[in-house]
Amino acid sequence: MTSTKKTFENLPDEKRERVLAEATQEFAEHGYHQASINRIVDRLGIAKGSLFKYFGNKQGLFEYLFGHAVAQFKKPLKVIRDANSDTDFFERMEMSLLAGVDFITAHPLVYRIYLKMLFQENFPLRDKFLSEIRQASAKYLRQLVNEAMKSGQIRADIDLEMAIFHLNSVMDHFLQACAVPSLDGGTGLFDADRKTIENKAHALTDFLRHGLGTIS
Amino acid sequence: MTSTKKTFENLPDEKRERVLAEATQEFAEHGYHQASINRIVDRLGIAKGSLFKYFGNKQGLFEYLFGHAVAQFKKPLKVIRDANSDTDFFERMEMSLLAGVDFITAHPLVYRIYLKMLFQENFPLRDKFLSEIRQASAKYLRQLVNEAMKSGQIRADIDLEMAIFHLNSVMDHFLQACAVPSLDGGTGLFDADRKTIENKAHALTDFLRHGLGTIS
DNA sequence: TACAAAAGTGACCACCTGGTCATCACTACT
DNA sequence: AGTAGTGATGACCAGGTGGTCACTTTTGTA
Repeated sequence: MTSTKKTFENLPDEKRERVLAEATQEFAEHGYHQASINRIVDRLGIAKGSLFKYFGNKQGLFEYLFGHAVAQFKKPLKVIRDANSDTDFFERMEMSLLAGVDFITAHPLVYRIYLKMLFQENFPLRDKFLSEIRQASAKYLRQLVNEAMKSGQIRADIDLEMAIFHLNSVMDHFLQACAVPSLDGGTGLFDADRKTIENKAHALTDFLRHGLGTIS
Repeated sequence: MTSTKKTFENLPDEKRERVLAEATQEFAEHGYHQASINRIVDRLGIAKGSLFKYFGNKQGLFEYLFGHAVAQFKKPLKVIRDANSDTDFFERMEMSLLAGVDFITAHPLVYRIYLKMLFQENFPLRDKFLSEIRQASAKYLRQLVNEAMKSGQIRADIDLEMAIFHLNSVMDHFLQACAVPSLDGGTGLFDADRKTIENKAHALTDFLRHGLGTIS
C-alpha cells in the first residue's frame, strides 16, 4: 500500500490530534516551504515514514489539515446570516466582526497560516483554499448588503461591489490587527481583552454606518 | 578583502542595475527563503562568488536592495503632505491613494516583496523595514488627520487612533486589490487603467467622507 | 612593459530537504 | 503454532541550499 489516508483514520484519537496539532504549529510558524517534516516527526517522536504513509506527501498533510480548518470556518457564518435576519444591518456587521475575532482567538494558528498564504503565490493549494474562503465570505456579505439595501438601511445609490469591498477591507484589517502586533498601529487591538475589542468594533461600525447609512 | 560593498559601488551603472533588477525579481517571485542565489547568478551570467563579494551574504543583498526601495517610497509622501496643505482633507486622501497606486505601478516587484514580508515573521530585517514603513505612513496620516480636525473638516468626537487605523485599512486594501488578482474581490481594480482606478478611489473617499466629515 | 590591485571565477563544502522502502513488531484469526 | 495484515521504523537517496577560497583575468598606473 503506497499512500492511503486509511491508516491515519484508524489511529487512536489522541495520537491523530497530536499529529495534526504539531503539524499545524509547524506550518503556522514557518509557512509551507520552510516548514520541515523532519522537525514535525522529531517533535512527535515518530518515524518519518509514518507521516508519509498517513498523507502520501507534504502537500497531502497540508491539504488534510487546512481543509478541515476551512470547513470549521464556514460553519458559523451561516448561523449568523440565517439568524437575526430582522436585526439592524450595522449591528449584524458588528456581530460578524466579533464572530471573526472569536474564530481567530479559538484557532490562532490556522489564522496565521491563512495570513501567510495570502501573498505567497507559490503556496500549494493557495488558489483552491483562498477562493473557497473568499467566495464564502463575499457571498455572506453580499446577501447582508442586499437585504439592507432593500430594507432601506443603506443608501441605494452606492456601488454594490465597492461597498462589499469596503466592508471587507475594514473587517480584514481589524482581524489582522488583533492577531499581528506590528499591524495594530496604535489601536491597542493586539491581544486585547474582549471588552476592549467590542468597544473598538463598535467604533468601527459607527464609521461604517454614517458612511453607508440612509440617514446621513 | 572579505566583504565590502565597495566593490559593488565601483561597478558600471548598467551592471549594477542589472544585478539589482534580477535580484529584486527573484525575491518578488519567491520571497526571501525560497529565493535562490544560484538562480540569480545563473540568470545574470556571473559567478556566485562575485555576488558574495558584493554583499557578503544573502541577507546583505536583500538589505541593500530593499533599503533603497524604502528610501524611494518615503520621498513622495513628504511632497504631498507639505504641498496642498490648504486643500480639502478628503481630496488629499484621494491624492495619497493615487500616489500609492503610482508607486506600486512604478515598483510592482518591490510592492510584492513588501506584501510577502507582511505576515512572514521570519523574514530577515522584517521588523526593521516594516516599522520604518509603517511609522512613516502613520506619521503622515496623523498629521493630515490632525490638521483636518483642527480646521473642522472631520468630526472632533472620534477616536483619533481608530480613525487613522480606518484610513490605513481602506488604503492598504485598495492598493492590495490593485496588485493581487485574488484580492480584488469583484471590484475590477486589479490591473485596471488609471481612469477606472481614479473612479473607484473617488467612490471610496466618498464613503470615508460621509463617515468622518463634519456635515453628515 | 612590469607589477600591483581589483574584479571575476567555479569547483567544492557541509548541511538540510522531501521522499523511499526493505525490514521489523504486533495483533488476530485460524 | 502458523500466517496474514497492519502499522512503525530509520538508514538511505538525489537534489538543492548558502557560503568559501585558491586561483585567474582584467585594469590602472608608473
